[in-house]
Amino acid sequence: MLNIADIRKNKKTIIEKLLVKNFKAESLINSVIEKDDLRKINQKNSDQVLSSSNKIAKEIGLLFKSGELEKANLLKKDTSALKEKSKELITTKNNLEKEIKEILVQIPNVPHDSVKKGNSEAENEIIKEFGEIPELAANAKPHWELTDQFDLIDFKLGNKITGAGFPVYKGKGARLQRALITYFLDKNIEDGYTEYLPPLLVNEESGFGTCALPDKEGQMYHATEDNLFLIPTAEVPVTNFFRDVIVKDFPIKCTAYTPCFRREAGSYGKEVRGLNRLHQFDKVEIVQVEHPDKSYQTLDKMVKHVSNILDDLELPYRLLRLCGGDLSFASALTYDFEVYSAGQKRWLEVSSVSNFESFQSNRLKLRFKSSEGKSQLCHTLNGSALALPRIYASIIENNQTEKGIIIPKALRKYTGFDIIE
RNA sequence: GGAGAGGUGGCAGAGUGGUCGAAUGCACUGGUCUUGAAAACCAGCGUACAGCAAUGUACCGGGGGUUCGAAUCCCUCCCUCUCCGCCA
Repeated sequence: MLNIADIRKNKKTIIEKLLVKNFKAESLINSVIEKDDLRKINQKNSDQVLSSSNKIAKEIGLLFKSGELEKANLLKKDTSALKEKSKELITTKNNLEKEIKEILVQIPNVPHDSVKKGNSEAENEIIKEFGEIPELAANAKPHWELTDQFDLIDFKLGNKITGAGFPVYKGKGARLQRALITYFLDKNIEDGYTEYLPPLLVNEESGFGTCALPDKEGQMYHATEDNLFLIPTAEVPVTNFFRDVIVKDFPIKCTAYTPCFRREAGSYGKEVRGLNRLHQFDKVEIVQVEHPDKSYQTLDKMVKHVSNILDDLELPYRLLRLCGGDLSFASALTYDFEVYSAGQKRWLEVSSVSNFESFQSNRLKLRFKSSEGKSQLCHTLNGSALALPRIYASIIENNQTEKGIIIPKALRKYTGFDIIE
């Protein structure tokens, strides 16, 4: 959520920059400022009215104490008009605040200067490609055939017990998944992140704090009986650790493995085949809380960190800077990592590393004390390090040989085997 | 699920209708003292909004009500803890 004070101060730039996200903010911003003007006037009035009623109440108190009942009763009569007036002003205040918030939650975060305009993922900017795209035999298979052939994942069994998009991992297939989770966590810990194992259900407030609500309401599974939401990413519980917190030391670095649950309403076709898009998948997330002056430096470090992991896994990948149109609601700048999956001959997104600047912090009331003793909003960042299914897919697709699937060296310590036959 | 207790400032913890935005202690910040530190002593120390400021207003889990006046009384919702039941 943008800060109303910032909107007032930088109205023009904000409107311009939001156009990069293809978001026409002008009328919303005008109306929010208009309402904020009204709010200020209203507050001035209500402060005055409340101030006089407070004064009278105090006087009455004193008169009662000194036993001057008649005078007190006389004063009481004066209050009814004030009371009505203040009720009215407070109602107006509440309404205005509500309306202002309703508008503010509709306005996405302002993109960073480096973000280019663009309409869709097709216009994302490829920054660099890494590694060699493997030359596979002509009969190379996509992962959904390999998982079947080597008995690694039973999609049909998942269909039976839950539904499409809920795979059952099996034998070495399950072991590989577990190995990846541990491996990612170890890499993150090595880089200074503290490991957490958070709840998989969050309350409404947490959903709001990271902007999953109301923006992505339909994408989350909702346990209505208890009004809890299944997390779409560990970002939601972990970032909400810091809701209403005044931070003392930067940076704060957290990592967490969690299953992630997404309804993915409206997805279909080839895009969702096999592991490409699931309703439940595993992900290891990294989250940082940073000083505003350092957040972009930190974003670069996080990108570098994810790069290192992919290098280690010997996967060919590319780094993209998302264009305005593909940037998420809350993000100011996002880098995506895509891994080349040779069996499908396509790039698959495996990580998204973002700086939200103070957009989440403003909702979370996540602050620190500046050197002048003023509270200021922190910056929050997060990234996947990494999302499992597509990494899994590309590992088995890219490493398929006539003998079987070769496990990348970095993982063998974790799998306990070096080939799947 | 049943019964009970409770939610107050960074923490602990007082406060049951009127100078209470809130005692006190701890923590923290500055100062005095000291070669330095500790101790002791003195002072400061919540957040938000409006205002150039003085200052005003709001906030004692959330919402609503009673009252001239609510942290304090009433209603309602949420949460936490204890005991019992069930249970990995």
